[in-house]
Amino acid sequence: MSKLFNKINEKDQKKLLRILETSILSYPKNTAILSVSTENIIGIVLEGNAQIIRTDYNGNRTIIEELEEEAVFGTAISSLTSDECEIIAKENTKVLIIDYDLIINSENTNYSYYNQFIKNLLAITTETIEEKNERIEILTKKTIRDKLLEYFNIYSKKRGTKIIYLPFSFTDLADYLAVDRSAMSRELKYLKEEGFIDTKGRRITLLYR
Amino acid sequence: MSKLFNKINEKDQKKLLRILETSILSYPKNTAILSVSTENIIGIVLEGNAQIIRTDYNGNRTIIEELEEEAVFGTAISSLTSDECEIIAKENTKVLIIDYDLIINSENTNYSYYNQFIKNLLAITTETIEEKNERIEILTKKTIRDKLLEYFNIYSKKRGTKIIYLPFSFTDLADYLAVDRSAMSRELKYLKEEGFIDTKGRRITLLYR
DNA sequence: TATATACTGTTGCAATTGCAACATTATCAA
DNA sequence: TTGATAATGTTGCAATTGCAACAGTATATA
Repeated sequence: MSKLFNKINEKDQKKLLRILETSILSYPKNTAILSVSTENIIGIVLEGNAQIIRTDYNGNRTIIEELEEEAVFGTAISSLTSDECEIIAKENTKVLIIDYDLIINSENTNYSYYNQFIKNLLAITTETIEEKNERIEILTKKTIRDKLLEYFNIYSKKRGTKIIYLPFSFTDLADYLAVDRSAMSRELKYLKEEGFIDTKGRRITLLYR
Repeated sequence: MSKLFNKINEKDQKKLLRILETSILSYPKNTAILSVSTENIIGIVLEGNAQIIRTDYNGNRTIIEELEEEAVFGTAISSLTSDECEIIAKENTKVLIIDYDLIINSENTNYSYYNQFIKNLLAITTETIEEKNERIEILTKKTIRDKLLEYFNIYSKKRGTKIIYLPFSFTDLADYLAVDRSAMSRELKYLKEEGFIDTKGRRITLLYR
């Protein structure tokens, strides 16, 4: 199942789910998952996928995070405290919900599977920080071109390939990079004209180095 | 001491430090702390303070993080994997170093203080994510003005005051916001002229709302 | 299949920004 | 104290970007 239950056998997983009073909830496509801001929870995407989206007073939309299957999110992990944030299911999505306070304040410290669970959670938060840092690395670039190239490089380095399949639309990519979509589109055109990249639909091929 | 040792008594702290093979290192002002990129460690600032700084191939400098006293940093927490990163002591700084792999792979799961330690680490990473999200919230604003105002608002909300004492220089603030220093300076001037803020040295007073 | 809706590509133009260069002030270290 | 170094403030100008508006294409849904 999820990384969250790494090194915990099925029996213990079930005990854990009981101790932590978990629940499984389903959401149809394009609906909001939870009124998250009010509750202090951790969620795991069991099926489907979702996006954490922030819309500020100017109407600027930003994708905070992509939640694929097995992704872990939550008030504690994803900073959903601001009421401008919502999680939208992009497909029919099934989610496992755990009360965060119960996790932290639990006195079950003598169960080894409970301690393993906390360790797993730590591994996930550590990874999340890594991702946030990547995002920051991209956002601190000053030009659209540099942001795009940084995005490409990170993707390419991670998967060891020069062919990038965008996990979302170009519209979403612009939101992720926090730039104007049409300006980004223009920059992609220049990159193509100058022979740095090649695109077909959402597949981008890096032609440099 | 640090949050890292929350709810762990002194005796157990000492045991923990022994188990984790910690060491305490001192660094003079303006020197680099560790060749961090190679080692997988967690560090705690015991005295002094430092900055995590990234300089990319363009020579653009970015402050990744401010490390005040008690701050926790590390390859796992701060994404110091990239070799463009360095930690610079801004004063004479004393640092406690722990081997991260020892923390994670330790089999001391039956010591309650060890489990508490992991929980504390989890609390810290969770907080770090919160901070990263704030930074991202700022960086996704499109104009320098909006970035400044977002920075002010977050600071102001956190401390419940309309008077901001910059924790670093304006030069550093520009790096933090990932904008040109002189352009930021110009924008601050406009904000003053329009009566939104007042500044004296590194003290900024918010005059709106 | 038809039709609405979302996504993509393009471009002119105005606004914002980065860059460079310089003067001034503050801070640090010998 | 003094000289060096870093931080700050200012401005013109060119480059980059956001915005708006529109057309064409793809995708979803009744």
